[in-house]
Amino acid sequence: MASSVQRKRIRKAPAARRAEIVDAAAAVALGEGLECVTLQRIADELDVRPGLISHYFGTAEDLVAEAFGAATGAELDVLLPEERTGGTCTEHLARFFALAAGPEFDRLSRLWINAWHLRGSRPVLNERVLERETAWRTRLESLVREGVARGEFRTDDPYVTTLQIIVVLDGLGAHANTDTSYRPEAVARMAVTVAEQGLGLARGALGPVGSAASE
Amino acid sequence: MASSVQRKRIRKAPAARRAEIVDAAAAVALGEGLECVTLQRIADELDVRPGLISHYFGTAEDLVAEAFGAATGAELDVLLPEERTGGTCTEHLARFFALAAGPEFDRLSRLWINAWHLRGSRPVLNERVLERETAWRTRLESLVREGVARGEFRTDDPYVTTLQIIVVLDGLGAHANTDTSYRPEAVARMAVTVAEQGLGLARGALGPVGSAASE
DNA sequence: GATGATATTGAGTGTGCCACCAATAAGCAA
DNA sequence: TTGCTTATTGGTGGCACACTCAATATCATC
Repeated sequence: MASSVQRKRIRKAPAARRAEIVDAAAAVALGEGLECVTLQRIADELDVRPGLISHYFGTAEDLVAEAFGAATGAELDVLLPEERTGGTCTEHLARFFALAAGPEFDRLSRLWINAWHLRGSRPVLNERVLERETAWRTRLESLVREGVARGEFRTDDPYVTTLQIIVVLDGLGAHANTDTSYRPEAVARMAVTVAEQGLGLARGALGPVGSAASE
Repeated sequence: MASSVQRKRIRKAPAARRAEIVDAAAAVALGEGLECVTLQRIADELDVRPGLISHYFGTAEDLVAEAFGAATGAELDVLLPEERTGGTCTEHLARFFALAAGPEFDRLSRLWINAWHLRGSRPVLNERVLERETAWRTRLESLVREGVARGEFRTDDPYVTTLQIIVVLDGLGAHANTDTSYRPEAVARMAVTVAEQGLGLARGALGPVGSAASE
């Protein structure tokens, strides 16, 4: 005789409710994967009925795409802020790599892997993935370009260098789960190394170099 | 009144039937993803009843893991044969990179992405993934080591160099789907470049260098 | 305090999947 | 041919999910 007592309804402004749903969905996506972003799951999370989620998102896939977009968008602003107030480009880039080595970034990597796979079967999500890919790339590329303009960096092709950094980051992220295996510094530092070489920086300019070094 | 006429039964030797099932599952996994490897789907593929698949694989997850293992194992033998009869290590490695640039490798990359993601929720699959990861790594590493022994390659740490190559391959593979975007040669050739640099080889030793080059 | 717009519920439909089990027939061996 | 092993079937139950829709309660507005 638990709950047939007619639920208490809490009515919220559409915009607020929608934001609430998206936030919950993004958290679930980041923590448990995009396939756990179901009407039922998110409804439970917010203690409402599944029908309510349907009311805001015509299709479950829309919600999934929105969850992915929200999660990756928020992380992007943390890692590569649009407005760079103080500090040199080198410092900003170094900060980026420092954060990219942290555990929070691993969760993000997992989400990307998740989305890359699901993209094949979900057109709406796929569009969101493509959008976010260019967002991340352009954000990083603009940092590189500004560094070049300021004379901090030196590269033949900022676009190519940006892509090279991203490829390495993705490659490292792919194994984010396999943290049981020992990862040598020369591997863990690959992204930094590629950046330093590609941007004409001194070794160690973008991140600390440990004792035993490669090459 | 189509098919209530009692199906014709075709009885096969257990080993043969099992192999048939695994092959079909591997094909589906490679072509449509591991989540399409269901009892029903594979049964349809072979024109048998789902119960039969259950008879050979106690759990659906076992079948999925087996499908992944079969697919990646077969590809490994094609790309990096255990027995290297003729040719130098350099030639074998160059051949590997040539194949790794082909469309067939993209399908394999997708499968890996797929498995990386699913590993979290499927212990049996996870075990298979770990096993295959070391299989690929050791196979590549042994090629590197033999090259070093023969004096073809030169590296401080074969293990590290191997990992670096794999990281780049994974990074490139992550974007295997996004073939709409233009990929500059300096990016497409990254794996080869990392290998050439890490193994002390001349530029172009492991793959053709196009007209416009980077750095 | 009454009223109307609508956010929210509850209930129901349909699908796809895994897992279990008893009955059946295919093919090998005696 | 006969008998036996077992590969294969058919059917059942249960779970989780997406989607629909009429009914209802809530809040803002007057």
